Amino acid sequence: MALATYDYPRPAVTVDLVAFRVADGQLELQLIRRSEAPYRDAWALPGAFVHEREPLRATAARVLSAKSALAGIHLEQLATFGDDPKRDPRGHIISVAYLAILNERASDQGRGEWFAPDALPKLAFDHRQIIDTAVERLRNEIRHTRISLAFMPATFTMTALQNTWEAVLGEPLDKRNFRKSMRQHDWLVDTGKKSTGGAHPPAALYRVRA
Amino acid sequence: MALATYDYPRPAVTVDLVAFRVADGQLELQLIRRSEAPYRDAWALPGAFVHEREPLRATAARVLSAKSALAGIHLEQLATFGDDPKRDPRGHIISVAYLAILNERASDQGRGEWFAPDALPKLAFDHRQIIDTAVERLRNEIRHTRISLAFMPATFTMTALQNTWEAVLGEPLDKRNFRKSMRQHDWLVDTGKKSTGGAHPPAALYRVRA
DNA sequence: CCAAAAGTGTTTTTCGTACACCCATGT
DNA sequence: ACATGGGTGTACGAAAAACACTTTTGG
Repeated sequence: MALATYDYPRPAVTVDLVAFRVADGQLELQLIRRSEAPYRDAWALPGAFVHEREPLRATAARVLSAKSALAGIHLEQLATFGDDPKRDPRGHIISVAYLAILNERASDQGRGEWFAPDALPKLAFDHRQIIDTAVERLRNEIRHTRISLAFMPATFTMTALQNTWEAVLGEPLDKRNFRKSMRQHDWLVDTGKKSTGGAHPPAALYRVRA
Repeated sequence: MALATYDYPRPAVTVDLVAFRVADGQLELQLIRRSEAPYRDAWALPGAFVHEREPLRATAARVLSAKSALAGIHLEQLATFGDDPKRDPRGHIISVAYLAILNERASDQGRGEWFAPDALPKLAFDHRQIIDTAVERLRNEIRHTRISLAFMPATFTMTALQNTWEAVLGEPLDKRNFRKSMRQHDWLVDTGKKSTGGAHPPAALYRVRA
């Protein structure tokens, strides 16, 4: 920052987005099929160049699907990838990766297709590495933050939330320990309503504590 | 990434560096006094524009002081700041912040001056926010990684290491618990030598386990 | 002899984990 | 009747935290 002038040949900046959802008890992330070179027809993370004067987070929101705005969608910066100037054959492009979490509702409107992280197709650029970083971050955060709540709809049962955790972590959890831990964290409020319709007793419906 | 072309008006990218050391039992970070507008004569983090085709990490290394290379200096990416397009009055500039840790030896050769994070002067740009993020990250990582070892010289006493932790965390630690925890982590090797010269028994000298 | 740091274990508390049964509902 | 998930408590082990005294050196 100190000495350079403002006009000079510079790298370009993109935002690439790793958007997760849990559907049918499976953790999935969104990919699009590229319609242009380079890597035409390959699968890639959705992304966009950062426009001049556009806040980074706004670029991420734009990628996230012009429509759904950000209403209640979890969006956090992941990391910036720019150590290999040849990571994009078009030239030196630095990618700021974001991690998003959509609930099943919000995930309908996207245009991409959804893949399980352990069954990915061949990917363009270094997107595999970005995804690995994102999955690692997600698995780490779910244990220490309330990030898991971003997957859930307005109200949900305790079992639905546990299924979400299990989908993210890829391993089963103990029901009693899980519920105890939720009670301790005090993240949830019992709405007093019951889910009904299953071949089993009605289940308490919770919402996220504001 | 998908649709834009490669040539277009784009934000510039800088690397800003938060370099820490522990000196005289105090955690300190490096600032330079700006010699040019904007914020001329204000204190700021050392930084540099990212050159075209230059890996991000190489920019950080360049900022870290052309000389001392990276030999054994801890350098990690912190976060990217680019949500406010007016954060730099020269135009839209995105800053990729790095966190560095120098031992007292390496910290001598820098050109900046050193300040305790809780006694900072007025700072240029949004550098206060970057520093807050860096300190939080450092305090978090010291408990979970071996990052503290990066502050230490080739050999050091257990007490010196504990003093480093206390300087970073800003709180006293229990001597016996600290030593037990170091034993368990198995990060250190007893060199068999003893530090001598103090008004107290000689202390074992340790080095970092490769 | 006094000040200063070196070195060393045990107890308590907290947290995570393992584990099994009865109940309400829908078919 | 039976299959399905809803809901509940205790016991064990590991890890973290609290806590005090004796020893060696330099001045």
